[in-house]
Amino acid sequence: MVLAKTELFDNELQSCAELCKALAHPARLAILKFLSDAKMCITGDITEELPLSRTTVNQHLKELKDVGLIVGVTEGVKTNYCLNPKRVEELKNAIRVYLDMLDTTGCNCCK
Amino acid sequence: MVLAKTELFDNELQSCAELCKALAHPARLAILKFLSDAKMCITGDITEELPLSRTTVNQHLKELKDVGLIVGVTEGVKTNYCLNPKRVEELKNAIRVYLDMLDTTGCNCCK
DNA sequence: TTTTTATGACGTATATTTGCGTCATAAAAA
DNA sequence: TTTTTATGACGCAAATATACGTCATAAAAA
Repeated sequence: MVLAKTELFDNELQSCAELCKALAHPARLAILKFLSDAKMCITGDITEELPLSRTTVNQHLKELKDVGLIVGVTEGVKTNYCLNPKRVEELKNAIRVYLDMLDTTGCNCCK
Repeated sequence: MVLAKTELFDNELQSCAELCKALAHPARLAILKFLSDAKMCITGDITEELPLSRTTVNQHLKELKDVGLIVGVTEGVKTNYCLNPKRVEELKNAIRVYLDMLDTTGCNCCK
């Protein structure tokens, strides 16, 4: 890729794609699910849950933090992570809006 | 990455992540949307619609074909593409099921 | 039959993602 | 105060993704 052409697309498509990308790895899906259940926990709890090294999990956490889906609050040595409810709602909404646009009645050849 | 660790996760998370990955680029979102509107069209129609070279669009089409979201039927020189309604429904469902699992009431610190 | 058209296949370059080890640091515990 | 613990930052290697040009091919058109 000589230039990232991503920004040549419609803003809505761009942000929807960005959110989908955050969901495009099972580790990140597992992290979000885990945080949804746990409400709040420290990095170590998540690390133990996943079949990946602490370093790698940390990187996935960083990606989720970067798109705003989770929040990390440092408290002493530990960092408490939790979902960012507002942003998760935005995620749900953006994806739903997009998926709802897709018509599945099918074309003539697919009926 | 020495080894792809993707397969170490729950099957549902894996397939959901795979589908999200297909949606993780605005070009692919645009293609799916375009096909949903057009019902059926040839490669060239899609190429004209996107700010990318024919080669690149073709590659995105291939990716969408690989996950089964679209179908391409060759007819003479041309190839007709359309959505695969069943697979798109699967996509919608898998993602909805996952998103519905995410609780957005928030933890104590986020209320 | 020759030429044009529409595509897919292939190769290439760069960028990004994935995964991990190691080091630094700051708070807690001993 | 020293040591342990929990993390984040940094750097590295391999795998993928992104983007495109060029070539080959087969059907249509001239």
